[in-house]
Amino acid sequence: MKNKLKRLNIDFFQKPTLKLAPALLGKYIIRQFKNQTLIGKISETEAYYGSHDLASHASKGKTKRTKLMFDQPGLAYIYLIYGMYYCFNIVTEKKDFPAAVLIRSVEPIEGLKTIHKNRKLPIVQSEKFPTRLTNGPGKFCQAFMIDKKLNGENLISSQKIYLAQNYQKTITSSQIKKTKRIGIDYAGSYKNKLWRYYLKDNPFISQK
DNA sequence: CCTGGGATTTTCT
DNA sequence: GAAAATCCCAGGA
Repeated sequence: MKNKLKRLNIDFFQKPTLKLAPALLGKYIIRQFKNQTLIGKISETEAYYGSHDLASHASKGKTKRTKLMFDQPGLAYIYLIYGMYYCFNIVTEKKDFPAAVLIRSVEPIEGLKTIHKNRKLPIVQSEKFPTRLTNGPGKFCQAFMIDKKLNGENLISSQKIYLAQNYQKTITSSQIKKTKRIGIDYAGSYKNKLWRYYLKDNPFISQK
């Protein structure tokens, strides 16, 4: 698997956020941890775009937490949510324009055993509902050992976490569904933006 | 099938 | 002090 994958470079991440979020679908996230390699295929993303986007952390301005959203494209922005889970984002747009893409779900491709172990689900559950392993932003981070320590990591040069693609498997726009974002009811008119994208034929989705 | 509540801690008001 | 880009489980229909 891994030898068919080619690492994504800065050119890929410099796309406009609303183009990059769907373009990330079908791409691979590779997590290197000691001698272990975990690979996931991205199946669901959400865009957070600009200071005016009331769903975005950046709508509150530049703070200690959100300053990475104002940084250069291709960095990892990771934060703790509800005191318990992490969310992994890819910073987009040029410096000083706050935007990012949240990775909401992946399909596990390699390292299944470790992914199972990290998620700590009862065996009955993971056998009956295998998609529950990685079908949500918090679940994905738990499964792939992503936490605050990787905040600010440069995905273009990092050895710990990076993105790649398989040129033999491309995604067309007909395979992508656009919907409203999840969990942002407070965002006024921005809650209706169709800035969530997922692969129609992929079962690893947080919800339809 | 669906609904509601609890867990837990950082961040910003 | 309240809210949060979530997840899991229990309970009822």
